[in-house]
Amino acid sequence: MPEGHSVHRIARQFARNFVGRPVAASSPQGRFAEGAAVIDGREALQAKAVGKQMFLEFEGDVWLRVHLGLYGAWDFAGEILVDPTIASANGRMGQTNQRGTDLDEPILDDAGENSLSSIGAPRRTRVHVRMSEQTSGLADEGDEWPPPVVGQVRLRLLTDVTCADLRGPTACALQGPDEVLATIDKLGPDPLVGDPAEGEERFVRAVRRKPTPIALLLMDQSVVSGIGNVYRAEMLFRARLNPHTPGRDVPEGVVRGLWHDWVRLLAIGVETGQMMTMDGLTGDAYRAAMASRDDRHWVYHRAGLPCRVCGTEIALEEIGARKLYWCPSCQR
DNA sequence: CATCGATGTTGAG
DNA sequence: TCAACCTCGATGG
Repeated sequence: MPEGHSVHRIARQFARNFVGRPVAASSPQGRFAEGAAVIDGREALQAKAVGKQMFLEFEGDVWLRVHLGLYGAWDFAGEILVDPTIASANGRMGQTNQRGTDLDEPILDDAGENSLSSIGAPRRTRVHVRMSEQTSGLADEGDEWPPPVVGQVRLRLLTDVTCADLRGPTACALQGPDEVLATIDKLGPDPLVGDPAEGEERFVRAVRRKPTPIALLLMDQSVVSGIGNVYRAEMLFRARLNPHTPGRDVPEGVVRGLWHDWVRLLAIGVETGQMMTMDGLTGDAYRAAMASRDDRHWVYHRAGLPCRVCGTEIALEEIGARKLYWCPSCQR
């Protein structure tokens, strides 16, 4: 499942391409037929992300709440207006599926238009989903409209020109405004929602109150929103913090440091579509690490490999039914 | 081609 | 604490 950064990116896609337009909704798979019927024909008013949840508001106080869970995804197709704050979508969309599950979206080269600084006015781009091997040599199915349904699609949202297919979500439900507020109320602070300074105070209070290991607190969506297993491991390493340290024993300055690191990592993730956690590396070492999708992190998914800093074997353990990667030497 | 594991959460027991 | 959810890329034979 995408961590918080991806959900914000998806929300921006909806804001850019669906908000302000009437939306046709259906449930090709059938499991959300009732909800789709309610949405069908209403204008989308607003899209917002809070942590890993996305909320899409329609006319008449109808809200769609979606949580992608472990393997849910949104597939966008058709004509897509790229949100100017979403860098890696720029100029590359015709070559890639826009999928909500991607660990990382394609890395941009440094040439001209694709660079971060060149992002300006939104541009129109043609996007075809699933344009890889399957369609080559056959009639060009990519131009069909609406696109043929592939596999299990829980919910399809259509404007005149844009299609979004939802598959495999953990949660897909309609809510009233009060329920939306209640849902958001239960979530810990998201640096991109509300006042970050207030979020910091809420985070510090929640962490310093508890005897729970900090590794569990960072993944607790009621403590802080949007952090998943990758960012968790990377943030703990970046702070050189022992994952087992009880929250109440983490020095206040270190807790504040974790919050500020999340603010920074989330901003970078939303801008680039990648979980960039090794911004401390430079030059060849950085390029080498980025070259491999599987080895882009300080500790995540590096069990048994030498720590990039001290050479100690990266440890792997299960905590809260998730895998935790860390350096027993750097993170005392 | 079959099996496994994954960026996650929920609810049963 | 663990299975279920229900998708798909990676891995193994």
